[in-house]
Amino acid sequence: MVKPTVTSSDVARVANVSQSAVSRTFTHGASVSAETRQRVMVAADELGYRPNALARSLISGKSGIVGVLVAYLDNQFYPTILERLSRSLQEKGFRVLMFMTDTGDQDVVVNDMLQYQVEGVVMASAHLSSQLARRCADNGIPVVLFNRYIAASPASSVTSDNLEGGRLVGNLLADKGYQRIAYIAGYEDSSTNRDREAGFTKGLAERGVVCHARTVGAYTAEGAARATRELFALREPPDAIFVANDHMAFAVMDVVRHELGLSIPGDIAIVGYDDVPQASWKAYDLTTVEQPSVAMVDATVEILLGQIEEKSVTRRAAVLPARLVERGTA
Amino acid sequence: MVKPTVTSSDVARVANVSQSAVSRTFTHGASVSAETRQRVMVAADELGYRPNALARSLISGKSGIVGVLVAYLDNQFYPTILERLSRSLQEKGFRVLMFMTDTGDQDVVVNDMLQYQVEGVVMASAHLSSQLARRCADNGIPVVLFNRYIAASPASSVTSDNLEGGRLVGNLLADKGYQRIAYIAGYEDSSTNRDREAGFTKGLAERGVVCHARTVGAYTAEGAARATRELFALREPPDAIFVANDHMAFAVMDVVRHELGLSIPGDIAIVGYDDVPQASWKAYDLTTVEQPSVAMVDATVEILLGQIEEKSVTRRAAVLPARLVERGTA
DNA sequence: GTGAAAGCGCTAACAA
DNA sequence: TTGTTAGCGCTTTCAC
Repeated sequence: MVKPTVTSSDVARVANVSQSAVSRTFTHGASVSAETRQRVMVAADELGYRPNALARSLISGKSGIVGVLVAYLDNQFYPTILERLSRSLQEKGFRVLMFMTDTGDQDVVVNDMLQYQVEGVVMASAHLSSQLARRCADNGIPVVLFNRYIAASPASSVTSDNLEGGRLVGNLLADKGYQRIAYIAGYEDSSTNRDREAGFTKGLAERGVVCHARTVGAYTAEGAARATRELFALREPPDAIFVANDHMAFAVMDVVRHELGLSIPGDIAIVGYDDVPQASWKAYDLTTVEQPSVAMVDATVEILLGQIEEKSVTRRAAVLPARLVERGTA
Repeated sequence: MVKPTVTSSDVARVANVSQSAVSRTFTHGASVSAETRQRVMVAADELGYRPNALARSLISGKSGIVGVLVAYLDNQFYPTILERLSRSLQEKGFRVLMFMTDTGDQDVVVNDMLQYQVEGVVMASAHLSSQLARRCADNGIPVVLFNRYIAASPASSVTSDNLEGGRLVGNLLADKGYQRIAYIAGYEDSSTNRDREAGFTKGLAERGVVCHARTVGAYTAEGAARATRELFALREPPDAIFVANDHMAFAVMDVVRHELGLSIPGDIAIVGYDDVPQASWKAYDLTTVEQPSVAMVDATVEILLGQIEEKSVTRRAAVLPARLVERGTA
């Protein structure tokens, strides 16, 4: 039993009012008398009327849609963010058009978002060509890069203070007296990796220590496992490792414990970054740096909706404080 | 530098063709001469033209949007699914309008989806009033319930064979000779919980065993921790626990090991359900039942797009095979 | 193959 | 407050 589409004109006919009266009844902040509204609502209920948001968007020029671009969800940091972001945007009256993206199809995806008239875009994709954001900005659509930034870009960004977070880890490991402190890098081209590493190096330097060794995990579990094995194949293996994010740190810990048979933190200290939910699970109990996900999402939404409202696409960069969370792995 | 919106008429003017010619050029499978197409494309490129998908949807009656409803993303099963589902739908030319939902606002959310003219809906929300699916079906919009079903509903469903999966676990634990086998339930009202438990009970019964004890974790980590403590407060604590999903099983294992100081599987066996990525992480190495997420997503997409295409909303139920994955916790 | 014209369902002036 | 009117940007007959 499929009802034929019922339009505002149908409702108008039944309610014995003009079509615009129906429109007004369903438009927030329009002036309708109580009586008209009443009649319209009755008719609408009877017919099962539901305004067509697409038609509305077409004429109002506001789609009420925000595009969200994500690269992968296996790193638990992103589902957490996606959930919060989604809820927040919904509360504010926006819908989320979500896209998963690989390196290859970003152009297609951004094009799609623009065709659907998104009013704003959040990009939480690791690999991200800098022109994409520009394409959006050129169309007057504000973009917020989440957990990453691109220097020469009109896109706003929200990050935590990765430089400071890295520094805190550098200080911590040096202060604890570790002798051979290593770093497992994330994806080399990412701003998070650059900043965390730079901060880390600085934090060590402040204590007169230099990084003992460095391998690359590229933000994947498999990469991290490989990077760990490389470190332990060295003549002088590390006694502490700073891993560029928690997602990799778990893989590192698994290799260290179950493949190399070492104990944490007895034989080797591990520190991660992000403070994803699993970091506090007792099986890992990972010392890490918290990214303030709630504050980061709040900032994202604030910047985005602010720019949507005032129709200005200016670059804003929010950098939120990072906090060391000391648990049992260092 | 915000470009004013450029429409097909603008392109037509520059290309010296009619507006319909422009439309045809951008409509798949319309007839345009090579020359016209060429001229249109040049003009479109020059102006930075991009068809307005909303206007297109309005007239064609096809939005190309699928609504996806999710309850929470902290159970890693769902991010995994969401990612696959999203990618698959994108490949097939659909966009995903994603909604997070709590128990309270489902009506609002479904209403919103319908207003945005979604062509189909996937619901992966645990708590789900049965009338929601009906509302969609009444509007001729196919609905697929993912990982759950509602008997008296026009909505299709895709699940794994939870009954069989539970049975396998019952058999396994009985065969391994455990004496006091307990069950930690998920959310009582969910079809997954009902089926897994029923299968489990049957699997035990086949070996002449009855379930020793039962508590409820309600599919949350905290609930599972509580449920575990309850079990171990019994005069006769269990020597094996079947936990209704992996997400809870991790919490159970953490309590068992780090709070109760017991070893797994030495002192107690644990079996989960889902086979989420973390189940294979060495820190847990969880024996569990695999839900074939790829096949489940494929079935979901197939059912949904099938019904969208043939405009028929008939109930289909796909039940995919579950498989026992034996690891180190039993 | 092409252009003219109609209209998808709605909002937003404008007059009344 | 209300109805009338004019589109939003597009697809799709329909003649040519």
